[in-house]
Amino acid sequence: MKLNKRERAHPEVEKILLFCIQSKPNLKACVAFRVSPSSSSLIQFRVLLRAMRASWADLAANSAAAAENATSRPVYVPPHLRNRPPPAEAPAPASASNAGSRWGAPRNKEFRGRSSGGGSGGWDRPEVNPFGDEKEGADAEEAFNEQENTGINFDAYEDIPVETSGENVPPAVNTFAEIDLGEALNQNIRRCKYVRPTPVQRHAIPISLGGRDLMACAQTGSGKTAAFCFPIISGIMRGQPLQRPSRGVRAVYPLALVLSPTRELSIQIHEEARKFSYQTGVRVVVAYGGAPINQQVRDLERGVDILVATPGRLVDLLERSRVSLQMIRYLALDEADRMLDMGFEPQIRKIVEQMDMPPPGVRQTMLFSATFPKEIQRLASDFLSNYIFLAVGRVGSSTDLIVQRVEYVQESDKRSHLMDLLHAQRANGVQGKQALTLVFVETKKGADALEYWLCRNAFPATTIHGDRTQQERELALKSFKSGNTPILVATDVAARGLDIPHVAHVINFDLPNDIDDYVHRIGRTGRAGKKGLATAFFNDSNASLARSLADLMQEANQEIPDWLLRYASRSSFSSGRNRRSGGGRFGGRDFRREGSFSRGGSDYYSTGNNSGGYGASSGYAGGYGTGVTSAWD
DNA sequence: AAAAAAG
Repeated sequence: MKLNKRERAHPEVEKILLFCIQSKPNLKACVAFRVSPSSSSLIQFRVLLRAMRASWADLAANSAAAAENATSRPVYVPPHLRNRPPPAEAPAPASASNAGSRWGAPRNKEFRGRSSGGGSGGWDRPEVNPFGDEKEGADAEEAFNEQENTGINFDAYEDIPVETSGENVPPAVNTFAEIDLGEALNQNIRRCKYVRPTPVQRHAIPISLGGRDLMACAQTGSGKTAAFCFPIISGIMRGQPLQRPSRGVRAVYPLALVLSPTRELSIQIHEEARKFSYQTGVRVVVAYGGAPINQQVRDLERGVDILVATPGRLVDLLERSRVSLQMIRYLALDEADRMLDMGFEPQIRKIVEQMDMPPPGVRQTMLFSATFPKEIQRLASDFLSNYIFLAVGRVGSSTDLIVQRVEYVQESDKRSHLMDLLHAQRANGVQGKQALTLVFVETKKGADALEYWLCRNAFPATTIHGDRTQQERELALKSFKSGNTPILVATDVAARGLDIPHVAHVINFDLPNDIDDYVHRIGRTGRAGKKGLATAFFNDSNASLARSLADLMQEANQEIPDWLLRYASRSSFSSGRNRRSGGGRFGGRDFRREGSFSRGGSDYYSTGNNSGGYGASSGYAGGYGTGVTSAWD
């Protein structure tokens, strides 16, 4: 079937595709055309109806159901007590000895398919199983997705050094069984096929369960999302019943807020968190820009415990008084260094400091990232109270799994060079599918142009960047993940956090200006303990990155071309902001441990974040030379 | 100088 229409996103095309979905249940894909943004020619592409069918059916069901019951919940009921018959007397307190477990995890029977008639809580419909246990007809695509997808390669995470600082750091655990997360959550952990906690989870979860604030640096792809989700979900389940404020009738009162820098990352965190909270009664809602706000408001009104959001949309919701942060007990910033850099900091300050969120010390705050420059650590300490700093990683650890290559390529040769790489990559295909290749470029225009050029040269490519509609962005990501379009051209919107299985190759077609961005970009491959390849095109315009790139590669035991070392030594005098200072033997360093000589000591300690305790560390800062880089500071 | 995040 061919759709000779102009644009995929055009409403008329939407209608036609929707018609196909509804009238041809067995139709899996169709071909459509759209006009290239950079020329007037038509680009042919396949539309995966199967994927769209699922999401649209969901959408339709949601809006229909939301319309029919828009009831609001008057009283807070702790999640583990929801969906039970109305109790004759007050439920037993958590400490009561009821059959060994104080969790009272609901049994499946009374849980599934129960439409809340008289319950005080109220789920409007059965919870969708996010694990998709009941499969309806596996096809080739699912086989591709499931292949090798047996969870995380935990062996890759043994013996990774860890640095913690702060007062009274709780000891790490070695198994999930040691942690009292509750039966429902444990079951979800099993469903996720997580056998053992990753290092960051081993350390971060006890710290968070202990009620402590946390600043955590851990390699890309090492399980940070679960590290902050588990304690939040567990803590909410454990929580005492609270009366939520009733003034401001329209507002909802989430108990936890998770912020992330891009919409797709928020979507991903939401999907993860929904898996972890399945059948725990903890409700997770996501809110982000570029999508209709009304649907998100309806989702919120159906009840929210954990709100995952991007900053802009959240500010919008706060200003409309649809959301109040008054009841926030947990605040998590993913990619925290990004969230606190120049572009985002004012918005984050507004959300965290100038709305009605409880202050540090009252709420619990967790910051996670793979990179944490010291300037950002200083900013971040405003949001924290007596926090523990955690760095997980060993020299070259995450990057051990990633083979890094740098090639000298003139600007004008980049395309033909890329084509060589892609041809080589074709041979590495799995089951007739080309291995996934993620190509980073510097600009949105450049992304469109490269996508067009690749398509014209018979490479199935798509692109994701901020000038595309949200629908196009999500479709591009979906098409890439499914292997249908095995080449994705991306700006930095895709640099952080996105977990895309089977990315075999990250190509830095244009290198970023900041080495931290490079770390995050290449971290899209080599995830969950699997190997990956990263290739960078370097030329004169990247000279300012040479030093930090060479240092990073050296730390990761990578082969460094001589010409790059020459660039590095040439640029060594330019004290660019790219140079990492004071790296350590491994991992990031707590900025509080940097010798107080450099900035008049009391600066740090006056915030009340810590009361001494670092006296013994004064010799530490001097022990490590300048210019030693680390992927995790 | 660019990207991202509200519409």
